[in-house]
Amino acid sequence: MFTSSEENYLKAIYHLGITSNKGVSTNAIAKRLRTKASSVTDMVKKLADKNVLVYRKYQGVSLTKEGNKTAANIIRKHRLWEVFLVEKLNFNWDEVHDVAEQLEHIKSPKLINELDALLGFPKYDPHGDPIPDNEGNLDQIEKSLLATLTINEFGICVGVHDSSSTFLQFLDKQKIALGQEITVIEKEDFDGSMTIKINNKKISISNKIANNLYIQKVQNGQ
Amino acid sequence: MFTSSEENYLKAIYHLGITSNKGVSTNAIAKRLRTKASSVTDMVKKLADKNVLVYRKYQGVSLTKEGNKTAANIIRKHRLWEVFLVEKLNFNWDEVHDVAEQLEHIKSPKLINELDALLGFPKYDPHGDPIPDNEGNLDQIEKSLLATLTINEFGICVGVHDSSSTFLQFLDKQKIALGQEITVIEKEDFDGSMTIKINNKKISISNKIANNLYIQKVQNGQ
DNA sequence: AAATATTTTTAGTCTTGTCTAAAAATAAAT
DNA sequence: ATTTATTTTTAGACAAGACTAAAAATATTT
Ligand SMILES: [Mn+2]
Ligand SMILES: [Mn+2]
Ligand SMILES: [Mn+2]
Ligand SMILES: [Mn+2]
Repeated sequence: MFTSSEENYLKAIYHLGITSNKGVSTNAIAKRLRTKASSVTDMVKKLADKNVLVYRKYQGVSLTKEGNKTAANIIRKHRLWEVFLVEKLNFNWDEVHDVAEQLEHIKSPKLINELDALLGFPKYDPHGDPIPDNEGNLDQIEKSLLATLTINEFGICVGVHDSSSTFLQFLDKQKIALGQEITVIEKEDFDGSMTIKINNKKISISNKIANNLYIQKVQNGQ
Repeated sequence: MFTSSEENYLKAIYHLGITSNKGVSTNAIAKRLRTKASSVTDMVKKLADKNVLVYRKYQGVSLTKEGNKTAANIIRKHRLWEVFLVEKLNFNWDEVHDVAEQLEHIKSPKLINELDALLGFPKYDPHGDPIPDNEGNLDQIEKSLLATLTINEFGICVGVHDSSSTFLQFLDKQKIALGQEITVIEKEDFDGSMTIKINNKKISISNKIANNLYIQKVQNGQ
């Protein structure tokens, strides 16, 4: 079907296409895949021939319906494997990404369906990212960056924006994990840092941290 | 470290080297990997440069200590994944090989060690083949081809020589599985077929079948 | 031992995916 | 509206891994 390299391009374009409604630029793809723009142009032509994306010279690319589904399926595999590594193989959430990058390219529909079942059909991966279903649909929950909350607002920590291992290890050190309740106590105008209550303790976090934590606001406020 | 292609060559040479004490021939490798002799020559030179095998023109190749260990490690991964697929993901023993061929190339020491633990440190794969330990050692049990047993000899079915899906599916149909006791009732000189007792039933099997089933003879005969 | 057959190697080509350097198109600045 | 800067594409090259066809070495027959 598709080579690992082709799959990586599709995945990159999928992720970059979520934000922008315009075509995804050659340079953006090159940057994300740590490759050169010229390589991207070559590959993009090949993928256009395979009808998974449309490409207009100098105008960037966008995935077709089929390309979108293919990309979502790779992401589905990536995230399911991440759940497996954490839930079954005692990996920490900062250790899973690189291995999942390899496992996502394994070809076997039965494998991934059975894995899904073994894990109890999880809806989110260890970083709080939604797992697409077999059709490529994923349910988007209402979540906000912690930095956007105002004083006294609170909610559940449901995801990370940056999932680099340095950030995740930092969160481990601060005992911040998904599922925990976070309340905004104070916000500093000067540097955007805030004091939050978590685990019944007050801690201070920088603006950069607050901009990388997703919170699901609690509706029926107490 | 090694590419998937290099790993497949090492594995092939390992398997072919077990029987012969001489160098493994270019043609034998080509046949096993369904490639051409000229391709083998190229690759074999590259692997010799990497010190995993010794190559003398026209004399075939043999693995070095390091090559042997590398090959055994790939086989360890292959067989552990096969156990995983059968034990955890409801695969039948005739469905696992092709997926394991892909999974064996995933690079992550932690992954394979944790998988080993999850499975309870199995010693044999679903086809009765031994799983090498981390050092590449594997315990060889005493086993004989069913065809070599004489009348009234009996033992436990512990492995298959041919693990093609057609053969495995045939065994399923005949309700022959690993772990079952088999007793030789009768042998026909004419075609080498035999009548055996299994599951308290007598069935007749051809010489070809008997030459592909491994039996561990029971010592303390009853 | 010479002739024939088989195996193995060499030489040259191809595809995939990458790269650099230069040319062309588009965007931003004056 | 030009000029300048940035982005994108083209052209040409390279490494990995495979292939075909031909040459060379080894094995087998006669
Ligand atoms: Mn990931
Ligand atoms: Mn993730
Ligand atoms: Mn196998
Ligand atoms: Mn096996």
